[in-house]
Parts: sequence; structure tokens; C-alpha cells
Amino acid sequence: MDVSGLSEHSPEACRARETLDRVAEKWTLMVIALLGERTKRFGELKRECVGISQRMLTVTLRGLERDGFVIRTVHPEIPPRVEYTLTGLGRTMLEAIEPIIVWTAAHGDEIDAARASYDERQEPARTGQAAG
Amino acid sequence: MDVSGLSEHSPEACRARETLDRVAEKWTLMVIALLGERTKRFGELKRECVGISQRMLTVTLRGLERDGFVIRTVHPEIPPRVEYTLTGLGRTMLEAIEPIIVWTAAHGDEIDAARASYDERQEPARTGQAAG
DNA sequence: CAGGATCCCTGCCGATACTG
DNA sequence: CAGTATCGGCAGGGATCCTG
Repeated sequence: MDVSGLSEHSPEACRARETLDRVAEKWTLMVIALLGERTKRFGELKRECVGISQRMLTVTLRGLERDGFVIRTVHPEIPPRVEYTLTGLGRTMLEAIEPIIVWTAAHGDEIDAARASYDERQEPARTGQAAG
Repeated sequence: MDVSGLSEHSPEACRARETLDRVAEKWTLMVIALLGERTKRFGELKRECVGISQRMLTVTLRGLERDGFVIRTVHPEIPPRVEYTLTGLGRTMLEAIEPIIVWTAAHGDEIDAARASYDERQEPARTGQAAG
């Protein structure tokens, strides 16, 4: 693997953090991934994003729409029907994130292990002074 | 490009968000990218992360160490010298993030444009009722 | 059905001061 | 040099109620 060009990325990392910030916005990735399957309605997204509130789904979708990641289509009917579609930009973004999804599936457990190991090394130092 | 398997990622997106959350932690990506160049000292990272406080650099590095992304090496000298090195895990993670860095460099401006366009469509609706 | 408005709590993060 | 400890601002995000 070639990591020799990574030093070039340090300045760019600044800008990339803004991108990461959106995607890490708690529900953004989930919504993008779901819309990656196909166009969906508000209620459908609501059901699939288990635990999300109306407010957060609305806020998330507005942000995605504003950033050009999704298109919001309102069908003038009663009851109202609103559909959300991933744009081309949104799709390329989802593709850019895929490596992280794959990485997490592959290495997520290593993080848990490292964390548990770290905590074991630290916690005794705070609680057990008797273990000299 | 193949996006047909994306639906498989919707559940995994949940877990991947935790990963994104770390990386989006404001200074994490910058630190990882800098350590991707080579092993560095605390002070060196501090200088290169323009605007970071001691506290945030320490907190960030502790988190990365805990998650197994960096190794912290204390040299028992006076004055103290502490070096931070990216682990193999950290390196694979950095590679997983690279696409986002590249993506941002390529499409960052489109977001700005989309945002400006959206704001133009929305703001007049709130302020200028005279523009019938 | 889709979403606007409001209240409130929590945690991130920055500034500052102190230490070995 | 490389931290630690404390305080405080502010925004993210959840719960709840109301509407066309």
C-alpha cells in the first residue's frame, strides 16, 4: 500500500473534517445509506431509522437538502406525500464513505478490544493503590 | 461503479457512525494525518495543529491511544519527551478515510454552491414579502 | 402524513492557571 | 516540555405539543 502521499493530506484534512462533521451528524450516514437503496418517503425513513424523532429526521433531511445531497419532492396530495432522493453528489459521497463502513465491519472489534485493554491498565491505577 | 450492495450497509451504517464520530472529533483527523507522515512529539503536533489547545491535543491523543490508533512512548528524560506513533490499526483507518479527503477536495465547492443556492431560495421567503 | 415551534439537558470544546 | 484541573459557553439533539 502507498501511504507516501499522505503528508499532502494534512492540510486537506482540515477541509475534510467539515465533510466528516456532516456525515457524523448522528443520523446523516444512516439516512444517506437508506436513501442509497432508493427514493423513500419521510415516514419510511422514520420507521427505518429506529429511535429517531420527527424533529431530527426533518433537521437531518433539511441539512442534506441544503448541501445538495438529497432532493426533496413534495407531492401536492392529501394526505401529503414527500419523497427524498439521493443526488449524484450524495451518491459519490456515499461511495467515499463506504471504505469506512467496510473498515468498521473489519476492525470495529479491535477498537473495542484496545479500549477494554486500555481501561484495564488505567482503572486499577486510580482505584487500587493496595496492589503495590 | 457498483452501488447495488449498499442496502447491505444500512445496518452497518449504525456501527460505522461510531467510527465517524471519533474521526470527526474536530482534531482527530488532523492528528492522525500528521502522524501518518511519521512519529511525532507532542510539541510538534501542537505546532502543526494550528489553533489547538494543550488540553484538546492531550484529550485527542488519549482517545486515539485508548482506541489503539496511536502508541504513546515516554522517554524518561529532562525535559520530558513523549512521542506518538500511528499503529497499524491507525494506518488502515487513515487509508479508509483517504477517499473522503479526496472526495472533499473534489466536491467541497459543490457543497458550498448548493448551500448558497439553497440559502438564496429560502432567505427571501423569510425576509422579503414585498417581492411578490 | 409530514413537519414546525418550544423547552431543556448534555457533552464538546476553548481559555486559563498550575505542576513535575 | 508535556501534561492536569477547573470553569464556562454554546450547539447538538431529544421530548413534547401543535398544525395544514
